[in-house]
Amino acid sequence: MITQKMKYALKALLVLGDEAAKGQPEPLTIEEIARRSGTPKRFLEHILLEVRNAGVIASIRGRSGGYVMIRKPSEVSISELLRTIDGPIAPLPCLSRRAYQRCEDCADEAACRIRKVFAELFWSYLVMIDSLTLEDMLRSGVAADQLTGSAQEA
Amino acid sequence: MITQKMKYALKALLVLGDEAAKGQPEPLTIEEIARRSGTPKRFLEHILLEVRNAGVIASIRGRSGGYVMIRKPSEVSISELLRTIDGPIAPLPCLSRRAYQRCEDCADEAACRIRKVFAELFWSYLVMIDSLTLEDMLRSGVAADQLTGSAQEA
DNA sequence: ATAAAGTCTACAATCTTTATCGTGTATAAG
DNA sequence: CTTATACACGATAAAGATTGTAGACTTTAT
Repeated sequence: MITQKMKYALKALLVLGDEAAKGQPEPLTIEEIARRSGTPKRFLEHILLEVRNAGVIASIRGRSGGYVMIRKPSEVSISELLRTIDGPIAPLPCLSRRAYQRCEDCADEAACRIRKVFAELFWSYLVMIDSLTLEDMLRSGVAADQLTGSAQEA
Repeated sequence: MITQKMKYALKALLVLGDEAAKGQPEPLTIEEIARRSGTPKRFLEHILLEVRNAGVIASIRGRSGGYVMIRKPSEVSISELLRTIDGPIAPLPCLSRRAYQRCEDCADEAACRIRKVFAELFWSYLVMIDSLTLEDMLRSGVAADQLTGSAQEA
């Protein structure tokens, strides 16, 4: 299960992505993003910070500030975002490459049968999720108009 | 990430599976399983109960009691075990078929772009993990002798 | 009987998740 | 140069999940 936080991050990026698609470089305030995406404003603050630190969006401070996309949606990796927001994707700490950790109770990693089986599964999974981008998400919109499914948009 | 509990469940099943492979129907006590798999005995109690309720192993009470496999390893699904021990596998509650739950903040499920993208990913993932069985794990053992990688076996 | 083994219910420490609040800092407008 | 507006950052906290432990009870072979 992805966390609520990750869902909020995705909804926020959908809002910013849709906005960018209109061709207007106007930054959106946290308030506005919260309203459009239906996420708690004060919580969203922290989330947007993390997304910004990941280099996906930029923040503009001061009076007419806000947030804007600074990467093409096709170059925003969903798996990268997942790692940023929810942490490692790997089913076992010893299978994560960016957040590798030895299992404390494991004497011989190479011989671990649990690791071996999950490794195969994980590599295949990685291939799939690594190819997923924000653009895929933006484009999966329904004909009528772009929805996230969030109640606030109704 | 799978939980520690799931790791313990798998280690216990590897122990019971290896034992069954020897052709001896002798039940193993919790104590013995805990020793061989390197899991906390009192915690393992609860785990084995759940695995038993899932119909994978049987318990024998009384003096020379213990636990034995009652299913062929090739018929013990890893994904089923994951659901039993760790709960739903789906990335979103609205994508789980056995534990379906509407996202409270979602007005139109069919239009949700997050759901749509994760659904595709999830179906592909399901195909892979649903085909995984305990037998795959038992057979991925190293030549020398069957190891789980747990320190206690060294 | 009694010892050995599983069963069941409660409890609790620790960590993670999901926020909220207060205060500080930057900046555009007037 | 003051002020309103908006992001930045750290602290705190409630609720739930995870990872166990403890004690009392039941079953059964000897």
